[in-house]
Amino acid sequence: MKSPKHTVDIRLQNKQIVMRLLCFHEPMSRMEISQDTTLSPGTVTNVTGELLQEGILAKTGLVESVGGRPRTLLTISPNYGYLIGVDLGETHIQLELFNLARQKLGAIRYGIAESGNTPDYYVEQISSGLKELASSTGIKEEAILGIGIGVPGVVEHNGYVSIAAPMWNWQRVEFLNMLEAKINLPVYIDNGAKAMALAESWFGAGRGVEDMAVILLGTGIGAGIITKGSLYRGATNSAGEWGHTKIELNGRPCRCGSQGCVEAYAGAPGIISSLKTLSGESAKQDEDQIVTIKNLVEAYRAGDSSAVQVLHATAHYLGAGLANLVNLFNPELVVIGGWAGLLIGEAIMDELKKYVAQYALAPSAAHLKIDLCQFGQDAICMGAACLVLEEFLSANKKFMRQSVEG
Amino acid sequence: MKSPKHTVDIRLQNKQIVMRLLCFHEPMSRMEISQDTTLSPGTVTNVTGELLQEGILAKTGLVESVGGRPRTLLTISPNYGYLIGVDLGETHIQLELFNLARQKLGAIRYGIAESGNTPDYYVEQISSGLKELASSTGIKEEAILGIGIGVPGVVEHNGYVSIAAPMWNWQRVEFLNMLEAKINLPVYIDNGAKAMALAESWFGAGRGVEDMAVILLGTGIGAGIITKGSLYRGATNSAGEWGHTKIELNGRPCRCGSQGCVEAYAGAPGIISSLKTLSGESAKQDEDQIVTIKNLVEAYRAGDSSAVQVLHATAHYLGAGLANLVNLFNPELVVIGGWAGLLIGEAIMDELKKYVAQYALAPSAAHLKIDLCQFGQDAICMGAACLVLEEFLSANKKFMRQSVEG
DNA sequence: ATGACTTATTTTAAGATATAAAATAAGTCA
DNA sequence: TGACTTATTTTATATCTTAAAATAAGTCAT
Repeated sequence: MKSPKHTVDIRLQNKQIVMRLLCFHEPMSRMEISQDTTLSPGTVTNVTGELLQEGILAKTGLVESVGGRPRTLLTISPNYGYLIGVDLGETHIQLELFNLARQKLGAIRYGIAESGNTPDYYVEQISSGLKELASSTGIKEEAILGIGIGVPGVVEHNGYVSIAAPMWNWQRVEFLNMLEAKINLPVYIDNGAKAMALAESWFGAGRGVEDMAVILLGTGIGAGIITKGSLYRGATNSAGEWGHTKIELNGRPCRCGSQGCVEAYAGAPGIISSLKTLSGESAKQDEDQIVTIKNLVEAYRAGDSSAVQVLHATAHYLGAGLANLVNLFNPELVVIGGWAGLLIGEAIMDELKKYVAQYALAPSAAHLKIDLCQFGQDAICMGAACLVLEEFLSANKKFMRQSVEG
Repeated sequence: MKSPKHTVDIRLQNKQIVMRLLCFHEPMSRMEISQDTTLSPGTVTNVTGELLQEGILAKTGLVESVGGRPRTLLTISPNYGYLIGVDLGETHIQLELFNLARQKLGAIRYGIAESGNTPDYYVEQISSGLKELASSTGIKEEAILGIGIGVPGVVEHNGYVSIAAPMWNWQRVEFLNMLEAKINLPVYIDNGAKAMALAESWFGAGRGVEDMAVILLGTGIGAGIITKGSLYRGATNSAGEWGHTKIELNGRPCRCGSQGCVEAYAGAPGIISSLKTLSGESAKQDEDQIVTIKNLVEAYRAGDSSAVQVLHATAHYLGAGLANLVNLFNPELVVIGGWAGLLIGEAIMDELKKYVAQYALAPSAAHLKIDLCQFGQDAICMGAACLVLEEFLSANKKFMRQSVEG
């Protein structure tokens, strides 16, 4: 709903306001809701009354009285509906099922054969995973509010997906349409970093922060940017492509075809390449990136000078790239995530902060906080589920009275 | 007004909706307003009726009938109130007075003695300029809705201004308070590039564009970024500091103290420095930048190879920096302005577009347009006046019925 | 237990707004 | 001049919010 112009719109909007408040501050009594929303107590009674009758809210207990009628606590009914979040990775698919209290009720993970990266294959995997998840948790498909999918690429607004990862090469695939044809549920797709940013800003390291960025360090580098409390998408939903911002005009070649991108230096292959260059080894193509990075961090902790040098250099590149983002967006908080980010995050944090402070302008750098993400492995699934949740919270139809009597 | 919760809020909001529509699409009939806003004809009658009675709207004519009652055209009364926009530059102050139809009714320009850059001096100049402007145009101060000021520095939300330009060195000056103590009008201050971006997006090269960036090329380099139709400010109003994003990790020293900033290469002194380096001359400190750039563009047009080389290099640096901005913000349009931008814009446009397309990712680069700004000299004053206009359009108090009878 | 007091929630009465439909206004055109 | 067309205003009805009054459901001292 854009702007209420009608008296009925007010009721709808007030229901939304109450739902959003409860979603982030459960449980609350009617009085507390009234105070936080500036809605009068009578209105809160009316609004929550409808929501209770519809089964969207539930009473969950009383607050012990301090000399008066005790407050009744209200929450969103955890089982009013369920959310499915899918993390479509370069090497795996993970599906997770949550209730409205964001409790994980089930999960499935598939590895992916290197040859199977066609859209049809993924549609099939997601669709069958969905059924499996529903039956294993005993949840009826009708109770699922929708399915959100985070993908490692660019998603246009009409659901066209482009993924440039090696072995993939999807170009404007009509993925949303394909999924909707196969799956009888509302489907939402977005870039994985964007989804993760949503999860971290709503329920993770950035609870309550209005302007923040979530940085995803993995094989590739991405970012999700939250402005004014909601996901920043730009004109065609491809905002936040931080991994391919340039910090060296004639720098290292990047897999995107350009040179000097942040990703070329601070993506896992970039870090490994720095390491090999320093030690004179040639990079082994098939070596396990995760193991290599883990070993690097261990060596760093042990004081190994090459490891220190490489991680400092990585912090330097990241700091310069992050300073550009900070100068442009002026966020209050930057959250570091992604598997590589989780591994190296603590080790590089001090250096990273130092370089950001050095390269970013003082007014933006002064109040900036940098933290690590809170949802490790589950961040993208969680974020994908948040795409559904976001829709649920603004889904006026859900809050409309379908049949009124008396 | 954040979210209407009350029936009276609806009326206020609908007044705002109508005002904004008229501000950008004058003149319109009630029927057209009804269609564009989805408000019913009866409501439009009520809303415009109040606005007409308050003198905010006026009838300006009829549309010739095509076989029915002719439409009455409505506009915002141009003389309901006036706006003052101030361009506080590094070397001048310019004040302009506009009516609500954005017609310039008067202007004053002061040069600035190099020694006079104290806050007190500027407060004095603005305050006396204001009086002069009012008396020379014959407009009463009570009719002035407010005064907007664009400054070449960072403005925090509480009105603390920091300007790092040579000769200035303002650090968190309480400029807003100082002005408000002296001037008996609503005062709004913001960064000049931000103000200019507002003007270009509302009434200039970006009319109707929701996501865009305005790039200011002058002695310094700044940017104003419009997202979802309004100015993007970030957490502490210092977003958009594009001039100090880095494109070379160990690049040219910049006056900000860092290295490799876009400004160091493509600000006027940076361009001139490129030119001197190429020709082997040492840069003369006191040479007039404007003249030098003008000569450079003339030489370029005449096919001078050094000039071509320098402007191509400038386009290269700008293109790389702009690609970073485009990757992060995914705007629909980039507008080039500022005095240097106006001079070199046409000459470098093709090369600039080429480099942006080369460095930015395809999904963001594909739909991007790059244009020149439309308000040359007046852009910052115009934008500063838009700060007042923005406030006017969302000033509920103005639209409240002060005294209702019958 | 009882009455006084306290706090939470619901009910009620009044005021405001929007819309749809009907009425009116102000033209064109043959 | 009358039929027709389109714009705007008026009217009747349904909602909504709030403030204030009424109820509900406790605590606490006696």
